[in-house]
Amino acid sequence: MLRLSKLADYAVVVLARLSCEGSVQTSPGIAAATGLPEPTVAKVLKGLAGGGLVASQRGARGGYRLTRALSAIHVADVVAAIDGPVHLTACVDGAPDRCQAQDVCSCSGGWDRVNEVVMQALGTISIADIAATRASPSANSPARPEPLVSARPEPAIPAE
Amino acid sequence: MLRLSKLADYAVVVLARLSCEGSVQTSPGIAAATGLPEPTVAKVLKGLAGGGLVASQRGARGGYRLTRALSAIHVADVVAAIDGPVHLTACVDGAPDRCQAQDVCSCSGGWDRVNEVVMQALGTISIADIAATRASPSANSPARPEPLVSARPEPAIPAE
DNA sequence: TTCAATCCGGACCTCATTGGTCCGCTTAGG
DNA sequence: CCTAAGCGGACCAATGAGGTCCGGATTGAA
Repeated sequence: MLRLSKLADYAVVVLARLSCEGSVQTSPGIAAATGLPEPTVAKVLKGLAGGGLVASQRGARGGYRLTRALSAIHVADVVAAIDGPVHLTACVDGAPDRCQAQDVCSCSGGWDRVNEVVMQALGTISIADIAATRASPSANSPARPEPLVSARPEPAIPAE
Repeated sequence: MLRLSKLADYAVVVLARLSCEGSVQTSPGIAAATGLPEPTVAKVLKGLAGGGLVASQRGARGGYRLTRALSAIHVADVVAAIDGPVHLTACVDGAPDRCQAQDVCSCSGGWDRVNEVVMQALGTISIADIAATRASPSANSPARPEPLVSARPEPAIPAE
């Protein structure tokens, strides 16, 4: 149905909360602040740490910390960190399961471009853009109903 | 994992086959030509007909026929016809299940823009573009690696 | 008129993927 | 030395998609 996972959704919430304080925050603390269950928050944080979007501090007084400003983190980064590389269909190059009708299927290779375009679209929007729509304790852009895809010089798409 | 359904994938194959002959073709005939199981092809065709992308002819000697050239059908149209309206997350306006942490969630409304950008990206690529990558019996657009979001002639998206 | 081919609209079942939870281990600070 | 916190994995459950089948309606041909 062309939906991305809830974990990615939660990741944005966690990221936004992480940017509120600015200091190191623990999983239980973020869970309490966001209302999400702690194990889920921990899983999200783990994925985010694996993607390099947050840094972890082990041991007592440990926690997580943003490695980058929200405006420097794009949706594509979060999706790649949480859900892994994006493959819209099985026909995309690199997908584990190739479509079995590949010989009679005229779509081989064609979905790659679709995949790439979607990834690019996801790379044009930062987490700050999403979070700024409602509450922005640090940022102060109330709500920018931009037409779409403004000038966005960054290429993004770390391509896993 | 940000994937669209296999049915949408099959739909492109069916559409491509439908454009080969140009005349009315039956579900079993398309199934035989594409190698896909007949019931699945029938389901895809039904969805496509519901979206207005193909016209159905009932009764004996009936079948399906393209209502438009492949170059005039975009990926967004197929996805909308097969999978219904696109909701990347539960936070998107119009999604049946609202995120329960909406009050503490700072993403409300923010995903709408992401959703729209992805839909636009899907609207920039036609089925002819996908099918042209390998075989293009009627269409002849080789491959346009457009940057992103070109002019959008049709609104499409019949909303379920 | 009758028959057969074909689409139509469901219901139904099965299975993969995701969401969510828990456990023990390791690390680091008091 | 003990506690707080992250780490890594396994584990279970439920939602949804994929796929199949049925009876009914419609239309062209015999």
